[in-house]
Amino acid sequence: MKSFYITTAIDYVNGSPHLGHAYEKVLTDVIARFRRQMGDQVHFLTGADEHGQKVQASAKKLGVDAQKYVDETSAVFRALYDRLGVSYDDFIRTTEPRHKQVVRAILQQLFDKGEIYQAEYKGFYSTRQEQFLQEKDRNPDGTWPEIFGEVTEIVEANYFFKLRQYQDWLIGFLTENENFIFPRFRQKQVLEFLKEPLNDLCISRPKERLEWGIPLPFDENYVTYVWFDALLNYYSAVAEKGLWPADWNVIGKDILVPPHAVYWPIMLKACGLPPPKGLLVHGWWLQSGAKMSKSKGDAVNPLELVDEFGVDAFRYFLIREMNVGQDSEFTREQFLVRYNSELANNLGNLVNRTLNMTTRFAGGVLPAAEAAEEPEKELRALWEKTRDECIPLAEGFQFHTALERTMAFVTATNAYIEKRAPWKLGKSAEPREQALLRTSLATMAEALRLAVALIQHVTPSTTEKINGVLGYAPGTDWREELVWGAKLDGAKVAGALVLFPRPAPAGKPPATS
RNA sequence: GCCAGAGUAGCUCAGUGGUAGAGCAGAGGACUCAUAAGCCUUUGGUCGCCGGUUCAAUCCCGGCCUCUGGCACCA
Repeated sequence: MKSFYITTAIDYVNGSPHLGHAYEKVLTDVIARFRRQMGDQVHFLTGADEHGQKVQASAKKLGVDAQKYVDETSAVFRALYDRLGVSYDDFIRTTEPRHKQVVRAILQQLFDKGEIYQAEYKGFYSTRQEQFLQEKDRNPDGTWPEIFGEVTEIVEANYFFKLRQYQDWLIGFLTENENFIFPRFRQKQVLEFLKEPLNDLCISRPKERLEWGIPLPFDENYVTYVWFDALLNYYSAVAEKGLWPADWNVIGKDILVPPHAVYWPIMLKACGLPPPKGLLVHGWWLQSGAKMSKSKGDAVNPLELVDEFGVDAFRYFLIREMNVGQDSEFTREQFLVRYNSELANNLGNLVNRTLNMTTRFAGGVLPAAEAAEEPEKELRALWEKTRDECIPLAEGFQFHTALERTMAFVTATNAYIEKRAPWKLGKSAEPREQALLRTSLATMAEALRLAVALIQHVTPSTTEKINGVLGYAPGTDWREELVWGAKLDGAKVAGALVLFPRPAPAGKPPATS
């Protein structure tokens, strides 16, 4: 069995989870579920980044222990992912001993190898903001903005990682591995970035300024800062399982350059470890109309849609609407369009009318198909085409297109029903018409079963519910489940099921005032 | 400024060197198993602008315009 290790970025838990956090986990989950269906041995890692200045400050402000603070905030993120049906196998927290151990071991190893050295850094420091400033922070006239308060030039000793000496290696690696970063155009951006010489990477903070971190093993007066802590989670979580390298590190475009595309491969190289096999870089959800929506009383926080319309509707929208790698607009209006036309009217209604007709015309037991005439042959041919297109699409992360194709098949199934008009056949006692009735009921149910099997990784609970009302227990071999057959013969179906109730009034957001 | 992405029907987006596509919205119709759903038909676009290559460009090349994002070690 092929092993498949995939990770999300770990979230910085100083704040509340938002749409961007949710999307990345759902996207990764869809990939993980798809790979499992394809037969891979999947290991899916997500987690939380829990160290750093902001966490330390927030905890202090609340007067609680930093560990207690992250225990709570981290749990909020994790609860959201559980709610969204994210099927992670492991949730790593950077404050866990298993992580700290690995980070310290690697830092020591690199220090021993001479990859880390101490040097003095001179710069302008803002006491109020507790940070060093850059030239670009200055006002045009050379003064410092008000928010920084008093700015002084200070000198501080710190530890640096020899990033620079790996620059040529990295350029060579990226040139040879054109598909390291998905989508490809992102890789070009990285190579552009690498045209400028890199500086070595400062990896420490003195404990007087930051104590909430992992102490450097070779100098306990410092903690390690950000990247040697956070990035290493992908490795530390599986160091003992022998799963490294990851097949994909899934990240947002904001943390590609330089952290994941530059620091991360170089850190691994310096440790003698292989880089991940790929970086999957997704875009952002834009909410330019958010303010306007707020004034109209619409849901401001997209996550509220989960409570209102259900997990699968939310997952479906995220995957259907976003072309992986690009940005997308998130609006409640667009969500409702997808929800109403695709989930409620097209798929949901197909479920309900199938159950109703089977109950009314066949006593709730699905008959066997008897004839395969043109309409049946056409639908089946379209199914085979759809399935054969969707699998490669999903393999290439083109889930939005795959969903579109699947919905087109559902539409064709609805059209098939119109063509056969079982409600007319049901009124006839003619043997031929009765046979056609049985065939049409069997055909629509089989088409429905196949369609929801094909979107199972996007809408797992919906698929499960529909299988349930069809009286069907799917087998373990997903590819086998996608074969048009007679799996539902004799199945006892439920009377009715409204899966995606239309919000009232139709098409309009409910008034909240 | 540099780099990248995007500019195609009212909206969201596909797409190909050879007379432009889908979904939604709009219009009309037949039906009734169904979530006032579904089905059929249909209106609608000089494919950002200007040049070039080509027998032929929305798709290739050059220039320009507009929008979005990035431009590091947040030391």
